[in-house]
Amino acid sequence: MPRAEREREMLDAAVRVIGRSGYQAASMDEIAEAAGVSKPLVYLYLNSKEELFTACVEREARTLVGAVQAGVRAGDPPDRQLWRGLTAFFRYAAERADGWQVLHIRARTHGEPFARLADTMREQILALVTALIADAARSEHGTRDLPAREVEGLAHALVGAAESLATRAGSDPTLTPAESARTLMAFAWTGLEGLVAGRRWAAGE
Amino acid sequence: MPRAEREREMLDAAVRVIGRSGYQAASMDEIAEAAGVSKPLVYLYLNSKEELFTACVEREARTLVGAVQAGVRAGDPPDRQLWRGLTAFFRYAAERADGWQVLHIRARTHGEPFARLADTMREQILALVTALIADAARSEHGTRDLPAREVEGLAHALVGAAESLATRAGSDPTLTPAESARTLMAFAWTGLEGLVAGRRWAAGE
Amino acid sequence: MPRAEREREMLDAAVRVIGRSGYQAASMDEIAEAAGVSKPLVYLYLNSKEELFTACVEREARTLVGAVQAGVRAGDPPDRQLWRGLTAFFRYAAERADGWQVLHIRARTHGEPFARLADTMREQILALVTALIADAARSEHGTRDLPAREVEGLAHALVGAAESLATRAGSDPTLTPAESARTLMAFAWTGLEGLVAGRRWAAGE
Amino acid sequence: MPRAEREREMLDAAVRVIGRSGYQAASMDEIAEAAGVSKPLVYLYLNSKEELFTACVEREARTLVGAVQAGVRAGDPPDRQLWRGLTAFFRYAAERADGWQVLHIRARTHGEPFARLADTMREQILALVTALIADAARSEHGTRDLPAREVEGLAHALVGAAESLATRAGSDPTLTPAESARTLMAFAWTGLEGLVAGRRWAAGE
DNA sequence: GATGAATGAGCTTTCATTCAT
DNA sequence: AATGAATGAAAGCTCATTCAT
Repeated sequence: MPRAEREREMLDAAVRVIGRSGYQAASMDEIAEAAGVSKPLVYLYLNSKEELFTACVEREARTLVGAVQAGVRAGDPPDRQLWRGLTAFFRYAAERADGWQVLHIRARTHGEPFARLADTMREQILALVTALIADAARSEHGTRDLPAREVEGLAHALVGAAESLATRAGSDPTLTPAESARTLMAFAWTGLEGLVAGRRWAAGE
Repeated sequence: MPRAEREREMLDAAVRVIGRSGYQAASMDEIAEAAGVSKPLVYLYLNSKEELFTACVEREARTLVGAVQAGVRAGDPPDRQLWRGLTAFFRYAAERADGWQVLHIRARTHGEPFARLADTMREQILALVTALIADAARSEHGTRDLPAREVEGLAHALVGAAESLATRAGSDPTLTPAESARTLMAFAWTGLEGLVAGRRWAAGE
Repeated sequence: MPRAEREREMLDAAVRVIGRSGYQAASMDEIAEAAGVSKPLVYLYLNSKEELFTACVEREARTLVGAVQAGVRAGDPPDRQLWRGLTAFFRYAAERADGWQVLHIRARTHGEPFARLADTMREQILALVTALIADAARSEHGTRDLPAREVEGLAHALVGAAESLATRAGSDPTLTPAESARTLMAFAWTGLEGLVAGRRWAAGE
Repeated sequence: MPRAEREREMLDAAVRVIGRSGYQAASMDEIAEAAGVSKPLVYLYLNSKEELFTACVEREARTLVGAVQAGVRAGDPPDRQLWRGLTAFFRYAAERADGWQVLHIRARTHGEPFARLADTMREQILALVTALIADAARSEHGTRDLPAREVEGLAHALVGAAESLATRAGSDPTLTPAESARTLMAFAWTGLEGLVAGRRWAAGE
């Protein structure tokens, strides 16, 4: 079997095993066995456990960001962009459940080399969402009355909500990507429209 | 030093160490040293690494749920309940950063015994929020036009948004609990009010 | 068993095993078994294979240099100093055959950390011998007609000869330290006296 | 490229690599790469790491012994024979530094198969030197008053001295083979002449 | 109540060696 | 004649856990 293909299978196996048991708990023995090869071969191709994991995270991050960016089409109206981005995201999380685990749970759990990678990916998504919200505010309003700091907060909230719904969908197979996206659009877009339109909850404290 | 107090100090140390380095990376040696006692004493009191971690998770979960429940006062109007619950939550995450790490990151990263505990805690919070949203819909509307499944989805979204904002606050010390709560209320409550009032985003797909 | 004693026994075992099979060939398992303890204990006390070996080399070097220095008494006439130094050296090599192997063969065979240590030891011995020869030349002659570079060469030759005779004695148990010392004195001192007295072989090339 | 030549290049590479890093530290990968061929080819020609090393040691031993024997011309007077033998030896050690390392350090460091080979070579040299010394004694004296055992000891001393000076020359490039040979002749021949002439150091102990 | 001393089990990594082509 | 692909075996090291005191 040619090297490139074997390597891909190893990454598949690693994502599967690490996604399920975590980085530390996954032993190289286990990963090699899941890939159907011997351990030395894994080392020959991927060099070390750390590099192997890095390669997994990078590949999954590229896949996810790519899918979301492909969904968000610059010309569309903001709500449609968001809707399609979310759908792409939930679809990724459903179809590559182990990959999503690797990105969302496993990578963020381990010091420097991995957490930074996962953060970079998350920040790319956050930037997308931030731009979207700012855009919506501007297009609705003529001028943006939402300060950057607040927009960023909203983006964080939105991304966190999406992550949470993806996790929920992971444990309830009847929840389709479309339904999760609909739920989140209902929650988020209605609120954002309101905000943009000047409706705002006033603290009673 | 009386046993109860020593035990508390051990848990403090364990939460600190595990919160920072993770369950697997934290060695019993390290924890014992951080607690200022010898390793056998840790075993005498807490029996095993697993039980020690379980005790940490349980204590932190009790603390967090307690704080949130104390905030949510049954008689208050729904928005005020939510506001106070969120404030309590962000305050906990800020004041006991290591504890929050243990609950949010560390516990969910390790098989069965711990993930289940963390889930239980999360579900208590979710139940609280779900009830709150249903309540708001009912009080505003007379009848709830929001089906249970959707309310649950909204609750998940809200909780995920809160978690994300807590993480954000963790890496930007200028973000106070109140500001995080305000951001989330702006995001969530405006939308919820809209939903309840029948405003709803219509999918274009 | 108290730590200090155990540690000494570990070093004994390590010197024995490494002296016989060499640094690389000696496994930590083997050394631990020879010391009658478990491998983790060896690591607990000596930290790593490298540090363990370093400790061996240092201890043996100290022992050997100490023995030789104790033999060479500053007040004695040079030939007597040399004779006693050599006797002490051959006695060490005979009594601690494994230690001698460690210093002479094993340590010089491995990069930087160890070779340097062994070299340092050898240089201490060389310095001693160099001083002795220079001294002999001076005392015999009033003035030294032997240039430093040549004296150094002679010292190297003498030390090499001693090492070679020690190795020979190692494989022929009937050779006592005294006999080796006598052989070398016969070889070296007669020549040195001759050199000092101006007798010198003239190259025919 | 014809097999014989390829094989020679492999041995060259092996001597180079093993001479510098040692037998164990040198990996077959490294040697194959240094030889500019693939690993299986090394196995095809040399069968195993052990046989490869054996071939190296044998070749270098043959080269060294051959060079020394070519120097020692049977008809010459003993001192001239020794002088030329030493010069040949130091020249070999300087010109084939890696080969000398292999013989002197690497081969003697590893069990049975190699140490024996190196010993055989050393014994050939020792026999040469022993014969030379006995010869000198006889020719000077009519009858040899030096017992065989002592002559052997002197030969060991002389060879050890030569080895030590070769090592010294290895770390100081200004030392030419001729100078090393001169130093050793000064040291050894003056003494041997004295011995033969009946001058002898009398132990004071 | 508290600890110094000790270990079984397991993990990552490396390397000599061999097929199939 | 030559190699890319693959592996069995073993080594260094760590850690949760337990006695004996």
